[in-house]
Amino acid sequence: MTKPRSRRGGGRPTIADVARKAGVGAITVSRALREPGRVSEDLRRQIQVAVDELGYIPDPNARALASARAEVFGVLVPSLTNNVFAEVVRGIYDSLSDSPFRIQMGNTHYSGLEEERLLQLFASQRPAALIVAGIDQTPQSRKLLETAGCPVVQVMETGHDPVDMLVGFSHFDGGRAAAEHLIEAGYRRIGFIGARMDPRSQRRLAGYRAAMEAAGLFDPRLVTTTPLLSSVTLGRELLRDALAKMPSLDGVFCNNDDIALGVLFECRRAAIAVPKAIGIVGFNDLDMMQAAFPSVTSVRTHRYEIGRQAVAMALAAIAGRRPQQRVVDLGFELIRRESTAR
Amino acid sequence: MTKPRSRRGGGRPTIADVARKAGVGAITVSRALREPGRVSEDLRRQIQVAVDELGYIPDPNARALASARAEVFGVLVPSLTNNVFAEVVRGIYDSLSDSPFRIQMGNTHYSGLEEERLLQLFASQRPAALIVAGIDQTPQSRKLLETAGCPVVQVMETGHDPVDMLVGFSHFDGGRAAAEHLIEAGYRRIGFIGARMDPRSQRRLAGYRAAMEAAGLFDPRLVTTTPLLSSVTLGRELLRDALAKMPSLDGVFCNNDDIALGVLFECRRAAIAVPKAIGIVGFNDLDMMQAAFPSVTSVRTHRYEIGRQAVAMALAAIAGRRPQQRVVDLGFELIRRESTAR
DNA sequence: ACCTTGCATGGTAGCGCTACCATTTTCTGC
DNA sequence: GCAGAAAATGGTAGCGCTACCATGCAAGGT
Repeated sequence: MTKPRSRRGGGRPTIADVARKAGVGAITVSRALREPGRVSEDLRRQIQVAVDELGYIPDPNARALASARAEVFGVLVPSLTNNVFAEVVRGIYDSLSDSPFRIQMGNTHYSGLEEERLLQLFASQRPAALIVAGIDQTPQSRKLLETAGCPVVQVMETGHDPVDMLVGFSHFDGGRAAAEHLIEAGYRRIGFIGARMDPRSQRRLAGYRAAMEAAGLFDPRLVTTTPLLSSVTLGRELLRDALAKMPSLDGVFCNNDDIALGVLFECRRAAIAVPKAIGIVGFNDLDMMQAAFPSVTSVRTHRYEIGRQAVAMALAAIAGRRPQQRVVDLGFELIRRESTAR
Repeated sequence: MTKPRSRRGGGRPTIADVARKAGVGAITVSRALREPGRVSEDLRRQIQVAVDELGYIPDPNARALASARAEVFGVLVPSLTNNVFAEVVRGIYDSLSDSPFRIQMGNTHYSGLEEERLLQLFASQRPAALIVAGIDQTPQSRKLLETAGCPVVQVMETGHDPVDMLVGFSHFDGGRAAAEHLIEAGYRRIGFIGARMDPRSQRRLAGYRAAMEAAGLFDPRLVTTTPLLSSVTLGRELLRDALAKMPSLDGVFCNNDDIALGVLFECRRAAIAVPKAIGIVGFNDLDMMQAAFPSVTSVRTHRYEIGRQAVAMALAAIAGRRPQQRVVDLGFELIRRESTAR
């Protein structure tokens, strides 16, 4: 004789309560909320009143179970603290904040294995869409993405063979542009300094190398890398290493802006004149590059925009309007500043 | 006559499939997965084999629906890109990566209203725990937290009146320690420079003011703030403003390290000697403070540790072992560096 | 007048899982 | 050896929602 609801549910209003209050069937309430066009003006208003009065919020779990589709975007990035991905994630959150979609984020720690594990976990929840960083998934991961049964957007790169959709830019071209700029500015012994050489960093290095070889300037001893996570402090150390190996170094293309800032500080500390004795180019163009003294040339990337665009494409695909172009190249921009103004 | 499952589910194995394969009841499979201790060694092994062979992954939505409790941690922070919160969030993710708990994150954009909205949304999903930044929730939000029916951990502050549990440190004390350090180092016209004056920044300012007043050095013209979001570039501008207002300024306590870095760059650009003419102290002690030239004194905070501790306390509470102390003060550490070594 | 078409609405039957209550088996204690 | 307790296992009935298939009724075609 006890009311069934009191047993478990905790007394929150359900769709049945709303239906009773509005004097309609539960299914009509469900429709009024999801496809208002299919319910008559009158009932729609009645239902809205009942929803407001009861403070009804649909249970996303019940929804997901009944419809075999969760209103969740799965987002997979290699790092949460790296400003680059944080910006992408911010773009994703901002774009989804007014939608019914929730976000489930995963941190792969730059590990392919971890990516596989998380992808499997995410896919098992039938997400509405998946957004993953990079195009270098393991074959296993790629298969998971292909069979996920939802729109998939790879981000942060460009290429010709996406799983589904792809938004980003060419790291190779970015690296090449940076190196070419240094060459044009008159630098000759131009080093590459990079930490945590993930696939994107490798491509930037390849772009740098292409430019250097084209100019007949490449020398393997100009390249200084480490698998360690990048940091400003590490930038200082790597410049010291690079100079030890190659004292005649007169320019550096840094894998990212943290490294570039470290290189700048090390130059100041060692009384090496920038841009006179050494030119510096960073990557990503964080705010601090512009504020630095001297200000630092960097390759500006559109991270926030990548996040927004990825969501826009996914939403379009969910709505059945797959974008005409599956690959969007948002490009980059070389911002010339004092650090290379010789 | 069609198999029911083929209609909707998409063919993924369910608990019933596992049960059939292992020759046991569905409920036993459920128990074997959640409370292995209550199932005999034999069956447990049989079930494990069936799970592995079928590649069975429990459906979290069905679980949440049936148990009226989602395995989700709700996490609410004011910003995703601010390194400070990113570190806390990283601590939370790392601590939960091996647990069955998922994370649902919300970005309040420093808005109380947005916080209320997200809290309502989160609470409606019956999360296993809630972690929220700060202690300055609106009365509405506080009530939501109190009635959420799950462990709640407020983070990034300390105090005597948490909703439930609290992990962080005293911003007031941090601000006071910074100011006292500058006073001891011999600086007298010590300014406060701060952007986006959220409650935590306000408390740091209050700590600074207390120290300055105790030394008879406080002057309201020493305080320069703006509601804008903080950035390195903004640090430069704020120092210019501060100097225009008070040319005799000989020290600054910066609300955070981004501002401090901007102040440092502006000093270099304006040929103001650091630490000789002006002493600089930052807040948070990001990696770059140590690498800077001159290196910058800063108040080190334990952000990652706060995230880990918050999760540890929440997990203990979920397991029914509420921690003896509901408020954990992880403190801070003043790191003395060149920027105040007069 | 009849039948067809389309729209608005509702009833029923699950989605995959777990809470609750049996039921069976095994283990005590005397 | 047996009553009683404890442990192991299973059956049933939902959790709150939506897919699917009616049903009823007005509009249009012949």
